[in-house]
Amino acid sequence: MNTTSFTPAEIIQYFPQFDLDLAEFLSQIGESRTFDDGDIVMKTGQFFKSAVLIVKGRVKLYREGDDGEEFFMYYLEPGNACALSMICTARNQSSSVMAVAIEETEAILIPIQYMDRLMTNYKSWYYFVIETYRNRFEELLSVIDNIAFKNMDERLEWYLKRQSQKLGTTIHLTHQQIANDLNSSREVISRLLKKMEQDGQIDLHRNHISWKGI
Amino acid sequence: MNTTSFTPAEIIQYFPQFDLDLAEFLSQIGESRTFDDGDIVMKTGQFFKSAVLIVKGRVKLYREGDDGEEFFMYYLEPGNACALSMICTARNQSSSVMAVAIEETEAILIPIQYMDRLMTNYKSWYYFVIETYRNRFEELLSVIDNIAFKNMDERLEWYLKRQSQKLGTTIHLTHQQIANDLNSSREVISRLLKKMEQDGQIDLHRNHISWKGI
DNA sequence: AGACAACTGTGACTTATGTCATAGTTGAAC
DNA sequence: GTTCAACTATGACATAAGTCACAGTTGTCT
Repeated sequence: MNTTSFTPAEIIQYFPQFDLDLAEFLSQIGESRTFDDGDIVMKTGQFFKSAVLIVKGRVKLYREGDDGEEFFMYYLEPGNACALSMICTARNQSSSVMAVAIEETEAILIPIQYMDRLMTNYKSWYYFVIETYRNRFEELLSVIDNIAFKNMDERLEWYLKRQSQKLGTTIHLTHQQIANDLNSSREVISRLLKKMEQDGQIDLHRNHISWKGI
Repeated sequence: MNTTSFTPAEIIQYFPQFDLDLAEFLSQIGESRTFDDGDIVMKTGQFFKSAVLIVKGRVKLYREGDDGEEFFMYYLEPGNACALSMICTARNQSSSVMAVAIEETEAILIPIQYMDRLMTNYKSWYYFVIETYRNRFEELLSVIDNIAFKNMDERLEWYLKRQSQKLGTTIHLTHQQIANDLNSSREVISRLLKKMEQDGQIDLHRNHISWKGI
């Protein structure tokens, strides 16, 4: 973990929709931070003191069940911000969303006390926040769609499709990891994957899956 | 549908967190609108031209599946605003959330072109919007928890608990309506309800259920 | 009172998913 | 190249939930 900061030019490179004066202000108040693969970026229920903007790497967000089950929601990528970190300022909720870096990740931390000022003084920040909320809201609605209306075979297909869109057509996940993300069991996933392979949608290998884009 | 408007005093009565100058501005630009029981208040995928603030009554929000299945998300009550109506300005998405009045409902419509001005000029509006997003976000997370991690018996219990909190301990719903809201089938719900009655959690009657608060 | 539609109850069966047991496969480390 | 842990495959069975069939109940209308 280091505590350098970003230049306005770097900030605009990652967040091209920001105005220059916003980038300059963020450069002054933002703090750079690095997370290693596996580091916990955030966890609701804890007190937030900063909004998190992702500059490099990738962060996985998942919901935790009462018995430690996990359920994958979405990834945060460079150019994204964590909507939850913007929301969960004060309220000390026990709802638990975990955010874990799955690569080496760099982020800009914006201390929470600047939020009001950013919001009222910088229109491009305001648009960014609204856009962030909107995207995450819609992402959550898609997640609900899938678990509410779809069977596991369709959910698995949707999951792999999303993974390949984000991480490329070679999906480096074991059946067990996929089962965890979908809150299912390894055997079920193995069987459904085998069926997808027979249908020509994927190729199965040890430790990875090739999505054939059907 | 009428098109009168609200006085600042009325607005503050329903939204006590608003500053007086905000209430005055909303009084000028807001339009009052009434929905009857069963009227569609909104539906994403359509173009929004107003944010919706609920003043009286109750609006049910549910997600629609591809084959017309429905899935209950939450209710909007007086003092609430529809987060989606604030989000879905431009983008013409096919994601479909339906909002239907389940009682006679009154709302203030705020034309979308005032959003920026409200956001930057009225701090109490900005807080209200953030709070609205936050609440809905957390509500959606709870919904995900339940369908991702829980079996139908627990989901039904959670559902009835929420209903009784919002609508009182006498829940005026048929088994079929509950099954629709949970995207299940009537027989399954009937059986689980019977079991809950045997466990002393509820009393079953024709067309309604008494929640005994356990 | 009689009739009817809507609601509720329940057994029998099917399907999707989860669990258990066990065996085969593969890549990495030594 | 041997060994071992992790990964994958698969049959057998268990459980949750959905479906079908049909019967019983209740409120409402006339």
